[in-house]
Amino acid sequence: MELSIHEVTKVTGVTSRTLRHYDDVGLLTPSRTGANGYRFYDDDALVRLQRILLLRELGLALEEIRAVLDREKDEVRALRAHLDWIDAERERLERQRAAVSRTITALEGGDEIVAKDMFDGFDHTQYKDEVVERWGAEAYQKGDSWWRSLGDEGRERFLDEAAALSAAWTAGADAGLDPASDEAQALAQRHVDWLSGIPGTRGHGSGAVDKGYLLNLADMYVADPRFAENYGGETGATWVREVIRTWVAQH
Amino acid sequence: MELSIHEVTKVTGVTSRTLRHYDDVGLLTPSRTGANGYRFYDDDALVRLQRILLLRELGLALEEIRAVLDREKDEVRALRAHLDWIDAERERLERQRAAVSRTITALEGGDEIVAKDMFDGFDHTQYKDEVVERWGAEAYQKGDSWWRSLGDEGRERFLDEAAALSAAWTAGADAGLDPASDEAQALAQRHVDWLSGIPGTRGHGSGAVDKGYLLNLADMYVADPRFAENYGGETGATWVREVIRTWVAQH
DNA sequence: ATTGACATTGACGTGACGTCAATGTTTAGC
DNA sequence: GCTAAACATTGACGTCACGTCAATGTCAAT
Repeated sequence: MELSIHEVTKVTGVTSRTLRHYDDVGLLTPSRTGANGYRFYDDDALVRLQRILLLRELGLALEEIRAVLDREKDEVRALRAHLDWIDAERERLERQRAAVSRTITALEGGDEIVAKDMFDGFDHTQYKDEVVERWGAEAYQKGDSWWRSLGDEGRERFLDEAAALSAAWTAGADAGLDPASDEAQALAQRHVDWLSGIPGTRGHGSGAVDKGYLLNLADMYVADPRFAENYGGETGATWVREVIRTWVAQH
Repeated sequence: MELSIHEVTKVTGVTSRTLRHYDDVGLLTPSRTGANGYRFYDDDALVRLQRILLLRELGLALEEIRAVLDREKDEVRALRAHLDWIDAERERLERQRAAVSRTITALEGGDEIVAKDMFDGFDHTQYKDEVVERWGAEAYQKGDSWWRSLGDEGRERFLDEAAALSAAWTAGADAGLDPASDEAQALAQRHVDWLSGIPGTRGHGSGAVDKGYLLNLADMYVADPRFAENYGGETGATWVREVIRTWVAQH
C-alpha cells in the first residue's frame, strides 16, 4: 500500500508542510518520489511516522527523535534525559510563578510600585530564590559584576547574613531594647558593615557607608510595608529606624 | 547623567545587542542618539530599562512588556494573564512528564513497544488532555476525520463518557459485583455502546461492535499495566475482562 | 479544453536575541 | 600626527518547527 501525501495528512492529521519539513531535515524520507516530484509513503514509512509523532508528543526535539529512530541513541536514555529537562522546566516555572504571584500581591498592596522601590528590596530574604531574582535586578543599580564576582559561596554568605540581621532586628524590637543601648548599636554597626559590602552604598570618596543613604533606608523600612515585614512589622521597623538614626548621630 | 551603551551594559548586565534590539523593536529608545549614531541613556531610560528587566524576569514577552509600560494595559491584569499562562504550561508539563514516565516504565517492562500498541490506548481517560493527545495519534489508525468531525462538543461528550465508564468499572470491581449480574452486564452494554461510536470497532458488515475485537480489548486491559491502571489495577482489570467475556457469551 | 483538486519548490515570518562581518569613532600613548 | 586598542555602528544569518503565502506544475474528471 502506498499513500499520497494528501492521504497521509488525512490519516495522520499532520500537515503536508510538516511532511515536507521532515523530508527536508531527513527525519522521514518518502518511500518513493515520483518523476513529478510527488511524495509517496508506504507502510514502513507510516510506522516510522507513527513513532515520530509519539516521541514528538512526548516533547522530544526532532533532532532527538532522529537520533533515537536511527538507533544512534537508546530510547530509554533519551526519555530519561528528557525527563530531567522537564523537571528543570517545572522548577523554573514554579519559581517564576511564585515571583509573579508575589509581585501581584505587592502591586495590589496599595501604592503604585515604582521600579526604584522594587529594586531596592535587597533584604527581602524570606525566600532565597526570590532574593536571587531580585538581585538579578538590583544588580542593575549597583553593577552586577560585583554580585557575580562573589561566586556562589559569597552570595550564600551574603544572604545568610541578611537573614541573620533580619532575625536579630526583629528579636531586638520584640525585646523592647533601648535604641541607644550597646546591644542595639552593635546591631546597627553590623548592619552597616553588611551594607558596606554593596557597591553604591558608600559615600563619595569616603570608604564608609553614606549616612544620607542610611537614613533614607531607615525611612523606607518604615514607609514600605514590604520592607517592614522583614523587620517585625511597622512597630519593629520604627524601632529599627530609631536605632539607625541614633547610630548615625553618633558617627 | 548620561551613560554610553557600554556603561549601561556594565551596570545592568544586558548586552549591547539586547539594547539595540530593544531600540529596534521600539521597546526602549535611547534618550539621545549622537551624530555618530552612538546611543546614550539617561536616568529615565534607565528606569524604563529597570522595569523592562523586571517584567522580563517574570517571564513576560517583550510585546506584553511594551503594552504594560505604554500604559495600554494594566500591570496587574497582565501579570494575572501571565499567571494563567504559567499554570497552563505547568499542567502541560505535568501531563507530559507522566506520559514520558509511563513510556519509560513500559519500555523497561520488557517487550519492545510496537507503535501499534502505544496507539491503541484510546481509553486512557485519567486525564482528558492526555486522551486528546493520544487521540491525535490514535486517529492515525482510525482516520481522524471522524474525530475531527465530532466537533469540540462531541469530543467533550465522548471523553466524559470514557471517564464515567472508567470510574464505573473501578467502582464495580471494588464492590465485588458478580460479573453476570444485571448491573455489571448493563455496564458492559454501556461500554460497548460507547465503543460502537469508534470507526473500526464494528465487525465487517454488521453494525455491531466486533466480538473478537471486544475480547482482544478485554485481554489487553489485563495484560497492559498502562490500561489496567484505569480499571482499578490488575484485579480490577481481570474483573472487567470477566464481565466483558460474559457479555460476549450472551450476545 | 477547462476546471478544480492536489502537488511542487522557494521564501518570508515567528521570538529574543547570539554571533560574526565589515567598518567607522574615540581615546590614549608615543 | 600616527597608531593601536577599545568601543561604536549597521547589516545579516542562525536558532526551532513548522505556518503561510506565492508562483507554478500535474492529474482526473467533465
